[in-house]
Amino acid sequence: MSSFDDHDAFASAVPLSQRAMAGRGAPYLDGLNPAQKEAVETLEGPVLMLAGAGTGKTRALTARIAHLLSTGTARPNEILAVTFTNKAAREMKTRVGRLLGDAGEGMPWLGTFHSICVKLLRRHAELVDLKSNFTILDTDDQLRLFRQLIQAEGIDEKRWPPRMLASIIDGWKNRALRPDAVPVADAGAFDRKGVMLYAAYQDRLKTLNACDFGDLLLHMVTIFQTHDDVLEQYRRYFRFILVDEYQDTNVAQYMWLRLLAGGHKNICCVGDDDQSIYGWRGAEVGNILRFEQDFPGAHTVRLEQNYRSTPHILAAASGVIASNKGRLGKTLWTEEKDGEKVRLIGHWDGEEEARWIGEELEAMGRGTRGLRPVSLDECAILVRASHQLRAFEDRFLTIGLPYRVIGGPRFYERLEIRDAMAYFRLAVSPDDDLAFERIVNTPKRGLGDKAQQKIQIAARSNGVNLLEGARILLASKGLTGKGAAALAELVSGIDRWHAQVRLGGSHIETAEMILDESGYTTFWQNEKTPEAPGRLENLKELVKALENFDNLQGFLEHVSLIMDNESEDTEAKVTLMTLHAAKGLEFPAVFLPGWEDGLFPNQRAMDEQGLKGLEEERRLAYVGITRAEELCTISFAANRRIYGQWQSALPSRFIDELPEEHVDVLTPPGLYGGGFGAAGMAASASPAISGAMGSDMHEKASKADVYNSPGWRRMQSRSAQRSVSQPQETRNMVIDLEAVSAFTEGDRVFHQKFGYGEVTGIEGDKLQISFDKAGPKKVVAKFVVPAASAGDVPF
DNA sequence: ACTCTTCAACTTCAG
DNA sequence: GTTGAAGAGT
Repeated sequence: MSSFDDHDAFASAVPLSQRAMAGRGAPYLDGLNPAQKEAVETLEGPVLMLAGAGTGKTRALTARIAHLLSTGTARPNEILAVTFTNKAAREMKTRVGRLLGDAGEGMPWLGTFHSICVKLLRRHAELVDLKSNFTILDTDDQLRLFRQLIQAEGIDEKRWPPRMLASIIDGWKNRALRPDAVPVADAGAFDRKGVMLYAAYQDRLKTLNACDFGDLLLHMVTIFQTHDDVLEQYRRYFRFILVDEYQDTNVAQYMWLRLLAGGHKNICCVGDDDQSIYGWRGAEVGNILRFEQDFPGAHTVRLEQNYRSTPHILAAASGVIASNKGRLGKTLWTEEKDGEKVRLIGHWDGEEEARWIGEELEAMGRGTRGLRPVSLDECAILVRASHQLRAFEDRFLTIGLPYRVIGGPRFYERLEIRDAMAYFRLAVSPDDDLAFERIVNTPKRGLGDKAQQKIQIAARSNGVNLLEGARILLASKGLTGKGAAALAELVSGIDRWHAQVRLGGSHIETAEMILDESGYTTFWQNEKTPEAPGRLENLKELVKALENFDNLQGFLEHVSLIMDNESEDTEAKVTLMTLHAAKGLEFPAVFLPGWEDGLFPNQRAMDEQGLKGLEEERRLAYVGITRAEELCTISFAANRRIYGQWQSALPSRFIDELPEEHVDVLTPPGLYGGGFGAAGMAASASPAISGAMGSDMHEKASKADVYNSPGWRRMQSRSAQRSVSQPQETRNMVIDLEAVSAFTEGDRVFHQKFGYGEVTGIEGDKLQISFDKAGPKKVVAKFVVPAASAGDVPF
């Protein structure tokens, strides 16, 4: 502890004089509001910066770094600044750089939790029985390992899929639980062998000299907990700690931070409890909620002035999030006065919703939506689940509206990238058995299961890696003919590439050589599948991404940097993405479709997590609304096709939580505003019904009209009856039985897709119906309505 | 060893 | 309805 006190003395003695000098006229302080300034200037002790959406969080954070540096309080290498994504790290680097010339480049400890842990772990690997050149497994390798372990245990792979094991173990690692520390209650998972498999997995990783992403954190926590000297060294070294998106930290990250900040307590955490949307990934909102208890004397600063959205949008978002319990509490405000209300609109089905949004986008481009003309670049459609994007892609493809999808499979997770990476890995470290397994028969070399087994046996019986095993196998003539020749060529290739890597020289040329000589490029060139050209394109991008690195090793470590491969074309496009992917972004015009109970809030989240899940969904809604700067449009559909099945749905309960005075209820053009279901019926082209509705067509219905409509009241009373944690099955059964019992044989019914028909039989929750046009069909009862009342029983 | 067919799954996703 | 993975067939 004594060395520690020295450090404290040092920390407070040096900066004081210099801080006085820098106090005035520092350019990075210009234009900061009082709260931001406070967050920037409170350098010592624990600080919690509660930064609401659009309140200039990154600005304050970078200014704080600039302040630490330019007052001489800290040197660049004494600041530990952690983020969750490489993107965030990069942005912070460039913004600090912009404030201070190129000083940002000199901050070696600004990075993601994982990249910083890799750096630390390479230095201290031996303390957890690894060598410093350990490899980091990707998800694919991980699953392969789990599969092997499960098979070795003789567990049924069908009932206990490797993926499930992976997520269980991942969960344990997120909670910083080592195999010996898994609570008894959890330990029985996976056919009672969960913990045992966990331990076996860790053993296997050790022999492979590898670790997974969770281990990076967990190993460092272990080291800090068991080696005081190492911990002390870093406590002295990292004199100031900054954490971005603190609400997203999991237990392991939390422990890591607490250990490091334990001495000087100079830790500044930035976050927003209302934007915690990664609970399913192990994030603990509790970490940020507990900050003041964890760090007594903590200084909490609230950034509440919003620079992004109009007052109506902010009010709508606040209205929704207010229903959550246990918030730290913030009230966003803005100096902005004008602006459109949040728009709300219901549609008959998902296709109509997509069609309408497409038309809106075109109209907004022409400036006919009350706003200035808005470019497609300024518009985004944010959905809860990625499969919802398809409806929009389909629609936009047919009308030729340019769009871009963010997310989807990550660049580095793609097949061809992972294959190429496996080659690179082998060239860097030929003892990487997982990489060897991956590419030994990719492209096809005639080395099938049998040949691979022989290699495995040769390797294991000689206690060497697979490459050496292959060499032994070849020398002993255990393999003959074509396979032997192919394997010999692969082995000599790996040797050659490895030599090339060790020589240094251009790693880009080496990479090209590897892809070329291995036959991998040729393999895709010969492939005539439609995606082959794209894959070749990706490989080219991969090589191009190498330019940013000094060598292959460095590249392999930071492979994820190439994830955001923005295409460079300049055509304006709407952005399509999930709500999760949208966090941290902003757009002048935002569409939030699919606000239906079950979809959003997501049923599974509620079933599995109960109130906790619902609150996270609500935060997601909050994140969605606060992405909008000028115009936010929420919509829902009464019917939606999910997994090929038509399902009717109720508007999301979050819609009820939107404050009425900040919402404009729109009705689809040409439809009667007396209820969404009724409107939909008209749209689905029953001439008799639409005739009966008359010509009373508003562009906008008053909100009261819609909120008082039968359909709406029905939705309200239904959602009021429901308890949050009630499982879906129960609910569906009740509804289905209700639905079935509403019919008897001989009833005339109407189905939105098949039209009119007659009930000829009842089986469980399904009806046998003879349709006038479509013929006999079996249909789930809730999708049909009595023909006579088709107009007023929408749900 | 490769291809075809059947069968189940299916929220969100960074490192 | 669609996709991906595993098993059987050639």
